[in-house]
Order: sequence, then C-alpha cells, then structure tokens
Amino acid sequence: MLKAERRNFIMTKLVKEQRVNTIELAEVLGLSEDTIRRDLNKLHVKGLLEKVYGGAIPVSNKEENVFDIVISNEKKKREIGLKALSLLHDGQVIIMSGGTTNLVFSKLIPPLLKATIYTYSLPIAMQLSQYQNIDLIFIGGKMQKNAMVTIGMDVLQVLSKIKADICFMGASSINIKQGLTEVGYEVSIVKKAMLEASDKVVSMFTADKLNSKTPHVVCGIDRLNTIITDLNPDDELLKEYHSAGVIVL
Amino acid sequence: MLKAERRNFIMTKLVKEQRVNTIELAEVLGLSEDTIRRDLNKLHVKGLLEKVYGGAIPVSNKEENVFDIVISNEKKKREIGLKALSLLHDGQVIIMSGGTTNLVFSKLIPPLLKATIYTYSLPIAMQLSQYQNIDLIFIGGKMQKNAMVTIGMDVLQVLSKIKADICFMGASSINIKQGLTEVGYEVSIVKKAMLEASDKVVSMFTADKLNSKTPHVVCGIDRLNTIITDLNPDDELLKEYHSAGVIVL
DNA sequence: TTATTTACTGCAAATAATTGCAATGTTTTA
DNA sequence: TAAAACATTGCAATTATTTGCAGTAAATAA
Repeated sequence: MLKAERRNFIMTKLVKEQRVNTIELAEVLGLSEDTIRRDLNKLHVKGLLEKVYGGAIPVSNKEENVFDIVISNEKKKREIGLKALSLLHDGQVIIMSGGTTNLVFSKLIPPLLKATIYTYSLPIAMQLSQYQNIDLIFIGGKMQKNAMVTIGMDVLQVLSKIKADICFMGASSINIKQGLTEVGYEVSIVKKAMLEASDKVVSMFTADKLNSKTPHVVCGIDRLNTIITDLNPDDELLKEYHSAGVIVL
Repeated sequence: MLKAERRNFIMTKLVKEQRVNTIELAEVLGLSEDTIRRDLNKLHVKGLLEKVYGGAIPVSNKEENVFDIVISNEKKKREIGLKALSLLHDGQVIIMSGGTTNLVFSKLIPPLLKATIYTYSLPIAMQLSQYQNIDLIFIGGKMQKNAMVTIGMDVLQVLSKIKADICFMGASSINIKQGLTEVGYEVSIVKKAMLEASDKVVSMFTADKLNSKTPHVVCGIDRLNTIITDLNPDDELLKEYHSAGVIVL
C-alpha cells in the first residue's frame, strides 16, 4: 500500500466514522503507531483533520458542503462502472437513475462519447454536464432532498414520453424471488416508469445488495437484461441470476 | 512493446486501479524499475499522474471536480445575499434563476424557512436540497452545460404554468436604457418567462455589471421591483435606477 | 499526586529514487 | 550505404524517503 493510499484510507475512515484511533489504525494497516502518527501529523498540517490525544477528528469549522458527496465502497463501484463501459455506444439514448454507483460510472464515461442522456439525479447531471458531446436532459419535478433526485408525477410524465435504448438503474436491494426492490415508494414508481421507457435494462450494484429486500417492488429479475456487480461473473452468489437468464457482468 | 504502448498500459492500469506500483509494473512489463520510473517521471511532467514514493496515483482531480464551483467576488455576493434575506418570508413561492450570486444567496437562507422554490439551476438545487422545510421543484429540460441550467421549451412550459410571489434573478448586464440583458438567447427567453410568472422581480448582481450590455434583452428596468448590489443604496451609480422607480437595496 | 497511556525525537535499517555511464538499438544525414 | 546523432535501457553508485525502535516527554486518568 502506497503512502498516499494509506492517507486516503485514513481520511475516508475519518469522514465515515467521524473519528480515528491511532492504535486501531496501526493494527488495521499493519504498521507501527509511529507511522500512523506521522501520517496524522502530515494530514493535520495540510488542514485535513484535527489531531487529538489518541487519534484524530474531522476539522471542526469545516462547514458542511452539499457538493461533497461521500461515496462508500468507491473502489468497488469503480470496478462495476468499468465493466459497464462496454455497454456504451455512440448514438445511444440513455436513462440514468440516481445513486452513487451511477455517479461513479458517470465519471468513467469516455470524454468523447456522443449520446443523449436523461437523468433525474442532480449530482449525476452535474457530473455529466462536463461532457461536451452528450445531450443532457434533466427530468424535472419535486426534489426528494436526501437522495437529490426528482420524483412524482412530472417525472413519470416525462418518462412516459421517451424511448431509450438502455437504462442504467441503481438498486437498493435485489433478490431472486422479489427481484429489484426499493426503500421509497416514489422511487419505486419512477423506476417502473424507467423500465417501461427503455429497451434494455442494466442494473448495477455492489455485492452487499445481493439477496436483500426492501419494501417496494420495482420488477422481477426477468425484467433485467444485465446485472453488474463487483464480483467475478461466475461467483457462486450470482449463479441463480445467471440461470434466470440475466446477463451477469 | 512500444514506449507509447507501455505508457498507455500504465495509464490504463492507473485509471482502473487508482494506483500503480513501480516494482509491480517492472515485473509485469518485464523491464527494470529504472525504466518504469523514467516513464512515470515523463507522465508526471505531462501532468497525467501524480508520482509518489513507491509508484503513482491519479492526478488529484480536485481542481477539475465539477462539484467545486468557483465563485468570484464571493464576499461581495454574500453582502448582496444578506440584503436579500429581508425579502424572504414563510409561505412564499419563489423562483430562483442561476448564477453564482444566487448560489451564494442560497447558502444564506435561514435553515427553517418554509417556502416553495422553483429553480432550473443544478448547483442551486443541490444547495437548496439541504433545507428541510423548503419544497423544492426543479424545472427540467435540456441542460446548458457550462451554466448548469436547463433551457428550452420544457422550461418555458413549466414557467408558463406557475405563479410565484417573488423571483430572484441574476443578471449578465444591466443599464438604464436597455435594462436587463443576457449573453445567451435561450437564457434571455427563460428569464422573460420567469418575469411573467412572478408578482415581484428582484435582481441581484455585483456592481461591475452596472451600465454594461450584452446581446439579448430580457426586460426594461421598469419591470424590476428591486435591485440589490454590493454598493451602498445611495451610491451615485445607482441614482438613475432609483429615479426610475426601482427599489434599490 | 502517581501511574498509565499516548506522543515526539533521533537514529539505523530497509526501501525507493536519481544520476551518470555504457551498451544497444533506431533514426537521420551525407 | 555508412557514419553520425539520438534514444532507450540496465547497471552501479549516490542520495532521499520511509519506517520501526528506543528513549524521553507530554497528556490523561485514577
């Protein structure tokens, strides 16, 4: 592990847990406490954290910035996104749902791809707005604040009027029996409309979502053309999905 | 393997794994570490990666992060925003245009304000999405990428159907004769629609926009109820506007 | 206060990076 | 075509960085 990686690891842990402990870090990283302390000192000098006796905490006066989106499991999500790139082609009409997996994917899109992309996620739209050859259409409506996506009638109405080649859909949970399920009712409705509007449906999610369930059904797995996870496609966990006729990447 | 190929290989691996290790690369490519280091140096000089002890990591893309919005004259814009706060009341229906002045204003809104806000700007929507008591409606449409706002028919259609109490409108340029003018045609059209949809129009801009002109007319100054700048309201520069019946804050 | 835990400092060993140099291969020029 | 100029690569010597350890200092807890 490179030093830079290690410092990243520390910062990520700090953001996630709002504190880090010197001894614990030394154990986890398999290094001496001295080294960890030196890292913490460097990060402190850079103003990235506040050192305290026993470890470190986030810098106190750092005002909460809505534009800093914390992505968990970013590495896994990047692997997923890289696999998904093979599904992109010039000229496609694409619908992208929200979620951090799709956000990571958005960052990996080839800079010169020519495509039309519909989305209803603010962060994804911001990310995609940097691509010069992409026609980007934001699906307006009432904002669901925590997820930063639009929901409701307006969204459904727009989706009912478009026809896309492919749809990249995040997932709260998936299992063989119920298929794709969502935490929120409104989001499940919107996702249903996305399905209807797309020829092909690709669902991307980290393996921890496999074989879990949330309240609102979106669709059975027979409705999915492709699923992409961070696992090897012939992992035991994915066997059932493959048998059910889903392409597993 | 050509040198160019090799460097491509390194860059690809770097993007995929977010790190490369000198020794590992030397093994994989069957070359000495020295050669790899020379490659990494070249790529570093070209700005394609960040060299660190033991290998390299991607260039810290903090600078080109779309989520980091650079705000010029932030201090002045904050002054303007603070003045504008007096115009906010619970229960209002508000339309907010884009621009960094409005973005700064958005950050200053009292956390508990109860209001309905329509906007067509991605950054402003992201900012406003943190307020729990604000009903936020994003006006969808085709994205204009540099400004990160939606434009076009869809936007006009939504605006034609709403009625707001107040509209906070940024400005490219303003002068006594032509009034408010814009750089882009599409944006000027959208702003006209905003005017029509609002009882009251407030325009906020830094003083450097005063007495300047851009190609596309939005409206005469008689159409503005209030203008807010970073100047003192009875500054000489604002006299004419005051005489024309505009409230100057 | 004392005991205990945590942090800092200098030092040495290990690891990595840089530099000059020579051998080899490639391109340009006469 | 041959010679010269240039580029690439690996090696060795030198230099720089990182790391853990030991001793000591500082902070916290009892």
